[in-house]
Amino acid sequence: MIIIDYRDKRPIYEQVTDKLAQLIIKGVLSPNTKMPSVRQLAIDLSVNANTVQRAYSQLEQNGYLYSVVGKGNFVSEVNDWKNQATKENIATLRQACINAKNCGLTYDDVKKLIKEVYEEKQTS
Amino acid sequence: MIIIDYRDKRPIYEQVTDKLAQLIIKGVLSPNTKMPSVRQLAIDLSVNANTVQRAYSQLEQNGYLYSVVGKGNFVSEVNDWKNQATKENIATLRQACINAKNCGLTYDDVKKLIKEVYEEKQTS
DNA sequence: TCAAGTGTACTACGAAGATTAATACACTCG
DNA sequence: CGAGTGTATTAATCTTCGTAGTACACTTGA
Repeated sequence: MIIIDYRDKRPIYEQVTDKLAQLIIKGVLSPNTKMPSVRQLAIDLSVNANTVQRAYSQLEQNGYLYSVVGKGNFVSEVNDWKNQATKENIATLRQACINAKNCGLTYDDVKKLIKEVYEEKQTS
Repeated sequence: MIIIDYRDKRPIYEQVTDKLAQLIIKGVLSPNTKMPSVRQLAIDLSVNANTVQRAYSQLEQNGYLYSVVGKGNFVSEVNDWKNQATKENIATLRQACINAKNCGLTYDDVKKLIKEVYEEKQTS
């Protein structure tokens, strides 16, 4: 299910984190599903248990998982991670806006910018 | 004029870069002023010449300085660095806006956010 | 109760990157 | 030409980061 790409320069825990997050976002792993244990997944991927632990820990911080000591890790409700992601995006957007204001951009400048973005069809 | 703080965890070249940038932004160093030579400033600060060179190099990249081989480094015109800083702010603002759009924020949500920012008195 | 399975905390090692230093080169100008 | 300037290259040192090893704490079922 998960394949580690050793040509990828990013650390393993980050690759695992991203791929699991994708599976959750796409709904392949539905809420309250029990994740494989850190040790089991570590064996499957041939990595250290702490590496998986770190990935799980990140996913928990981002609201994708919740963990119960002695029982395991489970997929969170959709709203949990959706709200989390939205909050962070709002925070960074606000900061970017403040910076723009401080460097002299006017209210109209910024309004024009966001209008452009929202009129584009494709975004990435 | 410049004091290096060794309790500061940031690298020396970054401290020097920031403090010189502040002096330029505040107008203490006006356009076309000749900066101290890399070797001279290195002696004054008791650091290696390359460290100063790196700071100058960064300042040049950000449009604060221009250098002439064999002659020295000089403070740029105000518009040079102002435009540069503005460009970067616009780029990050646009990206933040795209992310917000992708995570489901509506056009009105974003408009409301920037309105708030521009109605605030103090910003940092 | 205990043993197996679970998450977690702590420490340490190794590699990779960042920072600084040493040195040599190229240019300007008197 | 020589002193002063910026710049390129290389090397040494330092710091950070990713990963691994190990021990601890909890849950559950036999």
